[in-house]
Amino acid sequence: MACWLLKSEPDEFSLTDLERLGQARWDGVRNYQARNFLRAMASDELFFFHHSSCAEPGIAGIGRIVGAAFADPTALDPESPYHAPKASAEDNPWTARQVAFVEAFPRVLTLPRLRQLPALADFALLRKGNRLSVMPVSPAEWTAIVAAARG
DNA sequence: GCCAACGTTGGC
DNA sequence: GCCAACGTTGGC
Repeated sequence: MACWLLKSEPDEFSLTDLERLGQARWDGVRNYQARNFLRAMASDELFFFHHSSCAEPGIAGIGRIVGAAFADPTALDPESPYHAPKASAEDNPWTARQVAFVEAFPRVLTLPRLRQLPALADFALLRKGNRLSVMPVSPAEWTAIVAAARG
């Protein structure tokens, strides 16, 4: 099983929102590398839910991928902030996933705390200038983060 | 195909 | 609000 990290601005959609809903559609990804990672996910794989562009950026908890990848309907919706004018029903390059709530950490694992973990020396999230909103997490990174979150 | 301009992301 | 990083766009 691969594991992942997905970023969201909590003002838009937070882990608390996902917990309340139980499941939600993860959509609006408009970067090809991030989209390719979305497509590479298998059903039931787990991901870290990362809060970005907020007062306390960091990993808030864990979610799970539900079912298969599908075309992102927000790309076709002129009313959506994620509307992609070049996309059509016949040719929609953008991908969405259904996701489920799994776990909220007792407190957000902030970027400064993540930087303290030796296992995360090469973690993509912590690299300067990183803007990718969907990225893979290695098993060693996953284990270290979960241990820090619960410890 | 190059590359400057521009827009977006996201931490601080 | 600032600014570094980086993806995208569009002229040539």
